[in-house]
Amino acid sequence: MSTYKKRTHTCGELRKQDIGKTVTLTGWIDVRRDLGGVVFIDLRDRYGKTQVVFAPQHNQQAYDVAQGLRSEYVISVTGNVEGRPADTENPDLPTGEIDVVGKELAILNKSETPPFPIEDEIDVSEDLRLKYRYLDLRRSAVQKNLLIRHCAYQVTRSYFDRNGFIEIETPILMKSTPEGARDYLVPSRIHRGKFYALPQSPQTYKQILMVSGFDRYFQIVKCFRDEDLRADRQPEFTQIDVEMSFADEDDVFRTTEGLIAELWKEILGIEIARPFRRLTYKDAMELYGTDKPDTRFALHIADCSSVVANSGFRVFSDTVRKGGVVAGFAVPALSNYTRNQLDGLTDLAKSLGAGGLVYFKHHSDRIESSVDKFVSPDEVKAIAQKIGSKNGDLGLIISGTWQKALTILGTLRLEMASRLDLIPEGHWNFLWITDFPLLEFSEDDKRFVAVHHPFTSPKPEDVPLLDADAATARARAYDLVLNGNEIAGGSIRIHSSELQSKMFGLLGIGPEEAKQKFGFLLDAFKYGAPPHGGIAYGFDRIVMLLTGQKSIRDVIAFPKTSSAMSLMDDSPSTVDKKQLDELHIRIL
RNA sequence: GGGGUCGUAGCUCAGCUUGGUUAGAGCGCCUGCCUGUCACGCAGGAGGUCGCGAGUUCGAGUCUCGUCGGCCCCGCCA
Repeated sequence: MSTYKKRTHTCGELRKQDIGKTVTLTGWIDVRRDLGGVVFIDLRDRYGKTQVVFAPQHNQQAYDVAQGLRSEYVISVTGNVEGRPADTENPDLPTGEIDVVGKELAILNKSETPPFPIEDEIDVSEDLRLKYRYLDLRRSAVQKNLLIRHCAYQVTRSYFDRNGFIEIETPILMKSTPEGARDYLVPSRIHRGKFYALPQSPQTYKQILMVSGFDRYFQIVKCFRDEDLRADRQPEFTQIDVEMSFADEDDVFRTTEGLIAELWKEILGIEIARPFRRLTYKDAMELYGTDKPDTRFALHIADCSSVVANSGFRVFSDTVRKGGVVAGFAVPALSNYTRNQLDGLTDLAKSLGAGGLVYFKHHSDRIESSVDKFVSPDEVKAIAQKIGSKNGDLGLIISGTWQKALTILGTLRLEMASRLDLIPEGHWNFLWITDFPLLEFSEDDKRFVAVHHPFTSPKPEDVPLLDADAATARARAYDLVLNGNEIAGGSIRIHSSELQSKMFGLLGIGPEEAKQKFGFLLDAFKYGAPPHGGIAYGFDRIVMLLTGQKSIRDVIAFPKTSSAMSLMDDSPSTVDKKQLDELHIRIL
């Protein structure tokens, strides 16, 4: 039994046609306007706002209580729906044609003055919002993000269910495995000195589910990586994890494109054209200087190595001789860039590891370069032609190893697009990146590490390369990129224990260690593992893009700061010695 | 681990360059007045560990060093 009058309507639904009804609303005081003889309040819940008016002639007692109302008090109010007097309607509110005339008013709870107003447009520091997250989440702008996130869950579950995928939960307490990100560890109380790890992803489990014959699996699942944070990276985040048996790249792509199209259609009402464009990793790097290109603007990079191979400028010719690249791109109509601005770009390039930045200004009568002392006018002209520079453009040239020079150009490309406001809104440029390298050499560990993960299959035609020239072998791995954001990644997996063992060998994981760390997977593969592959989507990033937010913190109910703290509950925190003792742990 | 930037009233900021009277503004809050407001209006008022700690100085919000915290980036993120 309720001790207060329960609502008959929400604060967002009363309209003209409800005039004459006696209603009860519950909610929070959004704002109070006390005009002396009459008190207006806007009552808010997650559905909207409705104005309630209190005056002595309507009900003296309610009016008296109303004068004591303050922001964020929780009330229940009963009264009649009336049309507003002429010229007092509020066209900005859906409920702006009516008032509720307050006859009975109960304060269900008082509130302290909130540290910031509960409004859509607030100018307040993010740490304050995070400390009082419960108040931040009361704001409709933030609620809208979580509502869209909710819709994305429903669309995803419905889509995979309709397409024969089975949702299966996998353990949160699992075996710590080498490779990849740093694990979050959970000490075992029962087994002294042993630890579980929180999953970086359910990778091994979903592959084993394929061995078990589940054929098509999906899960919306929390993953944990103990690495430094970014605007689009949290230590715990949500993936849509998918795995399919008897599937190749085209099957995974088709499934993915169907999901994406449905999400965009259902949530934004936008038709996404399919199939998505595909670009190899090599082409993406050489054209955009990144493996997650934003293709909403051009500024294409071009290789100039061939025209500077015999340059008198030793930086260029030596780079080419050593197998590196000299490449650059033209920025339209920027030949008037100042020395100061160019010095800034040079500093940026150097901070990214470049030896320097060569630039030229493409004037109508000549091309003025920063290396005129070393490079002939004809050569500068040839470079300009190579990168497609036109009269009035600014050319930016970087030399270095293939990876480094192109990556720096990729960053400069984004920087210039941002400075010149070249990135159009309202475009959804989905792009598959394919043919990633299988391995890369880790200078830190002095060994190969997997670019994607150790279970990724090499391309069949590149398998012989594993013995001959492993660094050049390509993987059956793919990423889905949207407007410069990596929103999904996956691969066709290795399903033979022999090839998997060989892969471990290349990664410097000996038979003993492989057996100890991944024996369960290798064993499973001995019992009829189907060919399989899959993909995992960065759910938070997708919702961030669907909601137009700049950080995934804005689409996560209780996110952590960039130093991985939760300001609301102050975690991580110290624990009692007794807890540590039980876990056989001592703080060093 | 590194680079950049910010930290002054409940909130958003000014003051710092060039150290010096009682640290200001807007919003919010409190009190009073006000019967159609919706950024209500008018009048009055309260409110400060200048993030924290050292140092320089006759004197530090201001200069120096350290430290803590927010945000962005590099490294890192199979």
